[in-house]
Amino acid sequence: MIKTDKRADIMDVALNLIAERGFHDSPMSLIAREAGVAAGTIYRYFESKDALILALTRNLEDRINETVQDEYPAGESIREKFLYMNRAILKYFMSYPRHFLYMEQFSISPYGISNRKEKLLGKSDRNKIMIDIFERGVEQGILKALPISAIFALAFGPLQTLMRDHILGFLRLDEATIEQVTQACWDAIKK
Amino acid sequence: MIKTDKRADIMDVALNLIAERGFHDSPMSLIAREAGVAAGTIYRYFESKDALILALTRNLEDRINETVQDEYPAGESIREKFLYMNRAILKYFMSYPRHFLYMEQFSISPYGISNRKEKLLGKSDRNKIMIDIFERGVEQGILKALPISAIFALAFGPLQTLMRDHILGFLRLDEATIEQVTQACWDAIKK
Amino acid sequence: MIKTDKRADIMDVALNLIAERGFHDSPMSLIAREAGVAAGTIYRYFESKDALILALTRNLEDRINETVQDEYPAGESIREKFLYMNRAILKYFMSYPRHFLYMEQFSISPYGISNRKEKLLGKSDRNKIMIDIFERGVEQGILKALPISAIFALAFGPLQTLMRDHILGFLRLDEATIEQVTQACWDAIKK
Amino acid sequence: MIKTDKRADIMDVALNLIAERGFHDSPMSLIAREAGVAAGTIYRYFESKDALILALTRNLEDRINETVQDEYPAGESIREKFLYMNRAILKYFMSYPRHFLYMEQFSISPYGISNRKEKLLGKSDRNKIMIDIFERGVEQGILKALPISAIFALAFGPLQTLMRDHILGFLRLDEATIEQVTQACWDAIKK
DNA sequence: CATGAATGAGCGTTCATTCAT
DNA sequence: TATGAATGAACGCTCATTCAT
Repeated sequence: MIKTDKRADIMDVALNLIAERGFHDSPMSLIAREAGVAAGTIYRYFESKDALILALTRNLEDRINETVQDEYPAGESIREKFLYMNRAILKYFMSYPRHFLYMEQFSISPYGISNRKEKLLGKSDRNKIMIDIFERGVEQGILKALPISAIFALAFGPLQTLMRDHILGFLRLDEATIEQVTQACWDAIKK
Repeated sequence: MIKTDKRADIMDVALNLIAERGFHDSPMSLIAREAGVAAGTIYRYFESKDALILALTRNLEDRINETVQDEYPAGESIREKFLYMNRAILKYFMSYPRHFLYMEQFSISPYGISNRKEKLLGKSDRNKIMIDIFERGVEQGILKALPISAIFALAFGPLQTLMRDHILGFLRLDEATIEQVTQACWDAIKK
Repeated sequence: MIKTDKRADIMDVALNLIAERGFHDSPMSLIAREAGVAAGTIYRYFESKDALILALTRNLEDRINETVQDEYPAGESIREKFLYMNRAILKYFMSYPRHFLYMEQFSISPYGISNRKEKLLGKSDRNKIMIDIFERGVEQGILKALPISAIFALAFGPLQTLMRDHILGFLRLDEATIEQVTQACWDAIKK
Repeated sequence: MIKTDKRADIMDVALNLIAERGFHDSPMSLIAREAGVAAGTIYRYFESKDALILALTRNLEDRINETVQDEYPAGESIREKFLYMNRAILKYFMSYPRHFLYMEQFSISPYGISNRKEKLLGKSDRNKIMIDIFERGVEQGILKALPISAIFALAFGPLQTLMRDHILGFLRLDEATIEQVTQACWDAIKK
């Protein structure tokens, strides 16, 4: 695989454009112009627009996973682990709102669907951790006796709505609110 | 006189196509073909693609509102009202999964953003009810002391993830699970 | 040929629309709507849009010819005849500016070209008179020894520019100015 | 780098097509085909059809102005200046009959109207010269005491009719006729 | 005779992708 | 490697015309 600065530039520009304008209003020619390369150059690094999007998404997922895994309180209680993760995700997206907007665009696209399929079949690292927490929590009777994907929905579903409102300016997510909301998510899943 | 069933056919086809492929991968020519009419015919019923989408969305929102308002337990406690509404939304979308997928496409589109703004400013009927429940609940100390939009996120955010998983076949939403999940959402918002 | 009020209504509406918006911005559907008939109805009276335009033009030419022939000073000098005709044309178009605008649209269209060809081959009444005046004038040595079509251009060419400026509001054509301009046209062609 | 000759090819083809068929019967696809390029290629050189038309018109006006200004007899009498200009315009269009037909199409289009407004407000170079001759002529009592736009109509109105007849083959504009006609235009405006 | 819903070719324009340089 | 001019299929939309009622 080719690796240069240009590749990173292209991905960065594409991420920002897609986050703000969506996939279909982010033509390759615009991505190229903003990245300071010729249109044809993108095709040296990515086979197609689809391939660029896929690479972008994988990249983003990796970054988010890294953030979450960093300082992960391995030795703490399930509750602590959950609160940490929930907070970490929220704060990550507050730091990188474009990443959130991008992932939202992605999640409902055809790519997003098949991506999600893979996820729930339990391949990626992030999911390993989550399933681990949630499965363990259910087993130990700490969490409600629900399918993992339902627990997942209760735990992280609200974050998506919250982030959207925050980014659109409908809601101010300060430290206190984050704490309350995170705790509320815990209330939803704990037995 | 305009025959309403051709108009309905077009809307129905458009809804299904957009739900499955998104706005940009549902060209007017395809909608026309699937609806069994010529491309130009759509424009007798809808001024533009935007107008079609708007009509479609309004229509769907009305149907969902009707469903929710139907048998609404006006005299019951806030908890009962909430559980009823949560269940009603879930069941509606389980009956009409395409409507869910459509609304998801819509929610992140530019139309969806401004629509959401209106919602939070409290114009539509459905929202009046919701804000009414939530505001009252917070005032009475039954719900957590959080901004309405945060309560909203905790209450309905999980449904979106749940529905997606259900539709994709990752999760079977039977009566018992619905009940548990709905209760869990209540746990998230109740004081 | 079918003859009713509707036919006249359609022609009237078409004339006004075309004068103001041009041929291509005057769709049959609009003509129909403004004339208070259904789109298909126009085709009872005119085989096609082209046929409508042709009929409209012939009709207009007839009206102009009638106006000019009316009160034509048959017994007067060539100069008087010419001044009369020049004034009559100018005044007709000042009364019916839409007719002028229509004819201008028409004159440069493909229809207009072939129409003009017929004209100069000397079939229509108006032309008979004009050619008569001009040919006689040249023969008698009253007018310059130029080809008839050149005399024609000198005599009536200015009127077109004048009318355009008048209608667009660039020039006020009052009685005195009309008199001066008409006289100037005579200066151009007289020996 | 943009190759100027493709741009020139497109303009040339567009000019010829529009001159012969009018704006609305000269689709971009046809212009492209005749210019030997793909439809999309035109849009590398012109932002839109309107932009192409604008460029074409400006280009033509510049060429005509250059022709007229070239060898302009600055030191001569008003009469000489006028005769020179009149002849120059006539000869230019005889050399480039398509340019005449194009300008005629243009003059009655919406673009043409606003263009004419600008002209009469005296912005363009050509008009500066003309207004200069005509205003000076009227002031000095050499020309008839008429509004400038009326003088303009008398001076150049005949040329339009003349050119049309010449191009359509109804009139042979040889040197002698040009001289006579030009002199006749002077007779129309001189006191 | 009149209607107006329906047609579908054609319009101006966009954009992912290719390829000669 | 990098370029960017060129491509052409596809898009949203218009409108002259037809035809079942």
